[in-house]
Amino acid sequence: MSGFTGTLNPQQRQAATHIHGPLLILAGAGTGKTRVVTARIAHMVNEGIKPENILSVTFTNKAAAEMRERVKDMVRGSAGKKVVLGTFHAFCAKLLREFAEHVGYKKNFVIYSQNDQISLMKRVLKGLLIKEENMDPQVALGRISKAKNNDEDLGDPTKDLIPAVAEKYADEMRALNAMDFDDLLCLGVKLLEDTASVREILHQRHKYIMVDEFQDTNSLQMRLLRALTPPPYNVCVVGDDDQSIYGWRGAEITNITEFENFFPNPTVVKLEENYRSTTPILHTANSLITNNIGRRVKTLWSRNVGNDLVRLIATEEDVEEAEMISKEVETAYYSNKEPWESFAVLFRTNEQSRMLEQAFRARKIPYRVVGARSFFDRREIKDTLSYLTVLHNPHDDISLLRILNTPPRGIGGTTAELARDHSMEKQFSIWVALCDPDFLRQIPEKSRAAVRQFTDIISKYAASAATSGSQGTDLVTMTEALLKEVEYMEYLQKLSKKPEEFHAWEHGLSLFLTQLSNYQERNRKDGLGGFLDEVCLNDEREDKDDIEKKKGVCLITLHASKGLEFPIVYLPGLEKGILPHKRSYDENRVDEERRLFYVGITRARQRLTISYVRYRTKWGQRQAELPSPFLDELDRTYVDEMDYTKHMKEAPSVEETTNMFAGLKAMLNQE
DNA sequence: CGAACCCTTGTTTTT
DNA sequence: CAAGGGTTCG
Repeated sequence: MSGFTGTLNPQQRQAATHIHGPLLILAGAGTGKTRVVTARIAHMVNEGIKPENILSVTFTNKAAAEMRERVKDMVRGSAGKKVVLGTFHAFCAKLLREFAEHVGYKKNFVIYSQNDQISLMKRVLKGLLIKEENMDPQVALGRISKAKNNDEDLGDPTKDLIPAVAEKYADEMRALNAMDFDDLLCLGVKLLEDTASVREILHQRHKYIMVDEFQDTNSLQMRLLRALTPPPYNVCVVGDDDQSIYGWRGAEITNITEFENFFPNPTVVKLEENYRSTTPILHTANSLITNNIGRRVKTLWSRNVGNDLVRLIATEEDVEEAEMISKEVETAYYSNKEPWESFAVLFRTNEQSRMLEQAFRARKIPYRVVGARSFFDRREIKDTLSYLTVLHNPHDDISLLRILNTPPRGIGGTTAELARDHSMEKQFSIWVALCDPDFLRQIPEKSRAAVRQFTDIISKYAASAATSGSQGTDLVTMTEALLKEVEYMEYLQKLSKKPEEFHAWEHGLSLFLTQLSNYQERNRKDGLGGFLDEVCLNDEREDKDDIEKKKGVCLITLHASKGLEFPIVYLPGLEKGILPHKRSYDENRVDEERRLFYVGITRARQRLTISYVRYRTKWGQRQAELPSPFLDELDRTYVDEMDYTKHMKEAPSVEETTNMFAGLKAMLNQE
């Protein structure tokens, strides 16, 4: 046995040293999953398995990067670098770049993010819809996605609207040489299932496969995994069904709960010793999650008995709840020197953060809101990205339309419309239409000049972008020149209502260019195409590293909190309709809401406070709330229940007051 | 083309 | 209530 596995507990060691045949590692929250996974890879390499034959799939690119670092540290020499690491989507994208022709695509296909999908879907619906039928593009995309994921037939396109929309959407995507996230998986599966030669190559390449966060895989990913893994199934999956919270997004919890149906006779290892939380927290969490049926039973335990009970606090008003939290945080900071970063408030809906932010601002407590909007949703980023995308694939109509008149250059709606009609009629892309003399003849002279100018610029830079691989063009210089030439900054300046808005955009662009420059430093061979892939597949919420570095109390949704931990955690709003969410009842997702609560509880290391209110102001209306039914499920052995509103009517203890003042004094003396 | 206005909508969002 | 989308008007 390799030395480093000696520091693992017996179950962890069993998981890390089992190499051949299917292996299911049920890793409860805080049980040292990452350590086990990296130890396992290191162990395999030390046993003589070639690192390039190990494929390790994670759920985020960030997780992949972290894993790479850890593996590098554990494996001698440069072997660690050769392990193939990435997300399912990134893996498929690479695979399809290699074999695109097998599935009827060109190698320079573009990857459509959600925004692009919605734009295209709007266009499709506009083209198909009869007036009174009015369909939400997101809903349509959701239906199509579900069908793709479950391999179901939507029906006859000539009879029903949905299949017609789906067909049109698929046709358009193909014409645009674009794939959405589902397509990456779908076509990846198709490629592997239908083409024995490719499958054979892949089997030789990836002899040992690991999948992390397995509870969040969907059925396509499972199919892909199966196609990648011939008997004797050297596949190791790691996950925790109790933390499966993305069912609404297509994750199939049955992938993990019925793992043996997909890979026969797996070795199952449970990791139940928790290194994060105290006994009261874990006991409470366990008592909740037992209420779910059909789970892989796990009972987390800890050697840390802890000092605090779990608290369950009721308040009369929602403002009081926010006040209670902010006040406690303040007190703990000044009297116990607890850093702001120790605290986190986890909530079900983003809307809940408002009141908390207000309360924190009132007390001048620094906080950071995690999640919110995606970096790539930002106007300046989307625009620039569209320019680069068009340089890479001018036939991508969606990106082209976005920049066609951005900044305004005299190609208005009418001209764009004409170009689109012309392109539809002749069955080619808008780009070709714009370059087509037949089309140019149809439009007024002024527009013609504008279009010519536009196509000239794009052609010029596209030529330059084409040489961005290996030793060619510097992408940063090129992008800057392009933005200058189209007078993009001037456009933003004009567009901004306040100077600060302009500065935010400016800042966004500089971040983007930094990212571009980083990419080029790292990867000199894949050029612009490689960058676009990375960006699309790595649509990280406004730079997570940035957020982690930022100081302050963490305000975060329960979903986004998965995988994180904090010494002191607050779970406000434990009310019927919020958690479990109102809509989960109709959609049969109450179990998932329970898991969400469970995830929240198990984020806490030392102290956990759950709270609910009796009256909450919603949409300007004060309305009565009921406590969450989940609260009745919590075993009270380690729970301290109290009523904050009543409690506050009593005077604060002398001790509390003096501590507070002592802390304040100390602070003042420091400065 | 842009501004003003009205109306709808209100869960979570690794890729 | 508040934000975002769509529409309409100048």
